[in-house]
Amino acid sequence: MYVSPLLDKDGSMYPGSARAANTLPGQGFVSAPPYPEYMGYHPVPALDTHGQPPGPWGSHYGPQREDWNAYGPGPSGAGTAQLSASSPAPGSYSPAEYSSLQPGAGGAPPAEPGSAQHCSPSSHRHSSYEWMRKTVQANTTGKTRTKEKYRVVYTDHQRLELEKEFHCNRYITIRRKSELAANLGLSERQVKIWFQNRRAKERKLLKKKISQFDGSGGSAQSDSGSLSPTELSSSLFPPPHSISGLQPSDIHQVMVSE
DNA sequence: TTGTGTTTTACGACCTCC
DNA sequence: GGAGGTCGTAAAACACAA
Repeated sequence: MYVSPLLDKDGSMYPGSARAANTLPGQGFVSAPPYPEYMGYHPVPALDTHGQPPGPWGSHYGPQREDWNAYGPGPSGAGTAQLSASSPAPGSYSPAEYSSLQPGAGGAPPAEPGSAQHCSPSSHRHSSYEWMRKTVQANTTGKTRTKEKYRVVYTDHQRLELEKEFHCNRYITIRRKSELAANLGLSERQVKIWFQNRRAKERKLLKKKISQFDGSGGSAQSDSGSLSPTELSSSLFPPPHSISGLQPSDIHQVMVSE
């Protein structure tokens, strides 16, 4: 029997059906409530550019991930009426944009804090909409387990917005989390966990790349020295509280004080 | 159709910080 | 003690080859 205690804490957990989010009020969601302090919150020391764009973090990920294609505007018939409905238009990722984050891509991506335009330029290119198709199919039921609400499959819109947010900032602030949760019809806990999982995914990919790199060249660890993939990963993505004395509570206080 | 591998949600354990 | 972090893992959802 799985009854999440969240049901007590977070009323929005398993909000009826996540599918309902297809018509979320969050359509008007603009991923650009610029919080100066919010975007200044960069977990990676090297990326703590003090107000500068968070772009560089992408440089650690090598070539843009294939799946970023999926965040493009999608083909006219992406089959997702929901997408067109939600039309997170200004928030589409594209390899072009993503590649701008890559080393050698020259100009740092001006992922202006909180700016939807910057975080998700409307350049587009589309080749793979795998996950869209996936979710579209999955969206028909809403819950994945008939008896117990083991897990839901997030809608395209939900994932898109979460990805956008993640793209802007790998660590979400309390306030932003609340907003996202409200806009996407998710609980704050879900948003938090999504970010945790997303970071884990990123680390996993990074490790994979590193191991591949090590396997193929070996001399690839010029900067990382003798760091193991795990160590390197940790150094690249330290938890927020390890960053130059900046504590989550600091962020919280800033948020609250506003 | 089925078996298998991967991805996606969600949680628990444990840690750090205040 | 509470909040949020990582890590490891469970299990559903999905893709794909045989």
